[in-house]
Amino acid sequence: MGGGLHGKVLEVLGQEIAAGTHAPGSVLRIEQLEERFGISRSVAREVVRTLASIRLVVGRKRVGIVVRPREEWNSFDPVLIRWRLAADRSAELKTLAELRTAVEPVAAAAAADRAEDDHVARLVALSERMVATSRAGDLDAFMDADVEFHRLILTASGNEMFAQLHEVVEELLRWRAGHGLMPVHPRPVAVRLHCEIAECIRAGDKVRAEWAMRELVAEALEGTLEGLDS
Amino acid sequence: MGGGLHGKVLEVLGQEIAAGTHAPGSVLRIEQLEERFGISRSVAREVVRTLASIRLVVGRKRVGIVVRPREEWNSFDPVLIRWRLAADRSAELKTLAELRTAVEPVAAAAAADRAEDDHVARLVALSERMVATSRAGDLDAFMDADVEFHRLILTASGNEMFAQLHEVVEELLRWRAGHGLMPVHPRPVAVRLHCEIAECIRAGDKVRAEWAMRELVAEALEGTLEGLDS
DNA sequence: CTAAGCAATAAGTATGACTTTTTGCTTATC
DNA sequence: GATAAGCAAAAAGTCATACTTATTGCTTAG
Repeated sequence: MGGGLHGKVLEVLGQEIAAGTHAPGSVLRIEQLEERFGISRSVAREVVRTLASIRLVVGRKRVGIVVRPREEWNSFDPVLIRWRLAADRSAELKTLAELRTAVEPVAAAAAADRAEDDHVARLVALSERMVATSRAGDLDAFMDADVEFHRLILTASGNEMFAQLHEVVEELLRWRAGHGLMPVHPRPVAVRLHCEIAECIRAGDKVRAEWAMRELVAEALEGTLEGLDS
Repeated sequence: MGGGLHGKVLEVLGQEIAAGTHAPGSVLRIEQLEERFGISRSVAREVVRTLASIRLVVGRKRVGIVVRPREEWNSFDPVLIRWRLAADRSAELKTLAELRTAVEPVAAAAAADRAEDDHVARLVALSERMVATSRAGDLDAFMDADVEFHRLILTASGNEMFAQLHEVVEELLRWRAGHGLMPVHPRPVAVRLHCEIAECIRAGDKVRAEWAMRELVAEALEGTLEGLDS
């Protein structure tokens, strides 16, 4: 990531803390970091500042850099999400899948209210594309359309916080596919729901858009939790 | 906040960017910041690192510190939420209220599944306290119980991301109360719903817990949106 | 008119000195 | 002996300066 020295060191330290290598309450010291990574004071301090911004640590005078308890970490930070996926993929995916379940139906309802014509057109086109690629058995193209479909709904919701979760949804979708649990043809019911959602958003039908999306994510959550057992 | 120099400068710069004083695409320069705030290079750089971690800016060699487009900002960062509340309270409250609407029902369902005995007991006690304080017309005590009630459900959901949103919910609840739109006695239907939610979670009834919470937050969202007009 | 090379620029890194706050210990007082 | 005042060490925080690296726009050669 952040090409320079800062990025490299941050990546290592961040993953270690996320993985629990440094237990909450334990302390790091700037000088210690300088020696360990062979870096200057400035880089060490900037890394610590970044970790502090993610609320993984807090610096205290005369004490050191203290690792904060997990429940205080900023779990929504994309960087931390990545580190946690690396540390304990199952647990993090479960958390993210549940979050998605909560957000996407409401986002769909909001999109039905507020989506612009441009968004609606692309949404309908994507749902048609999903039908076609599904029939053809082109799983890669189907996945790309699926990802774009959900990204678009989150964006069209007009809620910046919803929109930002598109990376989370993409991670979930691609993980499920990459995990090979997907049949050669996507489930017909899922394809139909996508079409219904697009149509409801086009028609401005909040209630049914939300309901259809709830069906969809409920099924997806179930599938994800099953996949996590194996 | 971060008592030192770093904290002060960060607060000012962050609020400026959040408020749009520095348009996306515009560039700041480290040296410029040193002069403006009378700070050393290290402090200026550490402030920039923190802003970069919130994804408000990105540093480019031979260019400067570039303000990123709004949609790339990390809107879930508590610090940024605070800055946005200061910059455009209405817009941010609307966004947060919608997020709450999405999350709390699913959190309630999860809590019905996973809440520990300790949590359940406190939840029931709090719902009873809300009945009592409501009858007595003790709005302050009612609000405290209300805040704690929702915090507890988010925590009991067992989902770290849900749990972290308790600050958001608290902000929404207190804003609505502080805005004086609350009648002398809280709405009886709201009080009843709190009791029902507590009872459903105790009984492990996911479906009804989620439904009751959905009723509750729907009403709250409506009230909040009305309040935002005035 | 394109491509190669060059120089200026600003972030990034390194180093060392100095300041401030906290904390644990020591000592004086009741 | 318990409590409070004062002292000293430790580590983060701040400052100033010098040096490195990558990028970009311009200039020049083919």
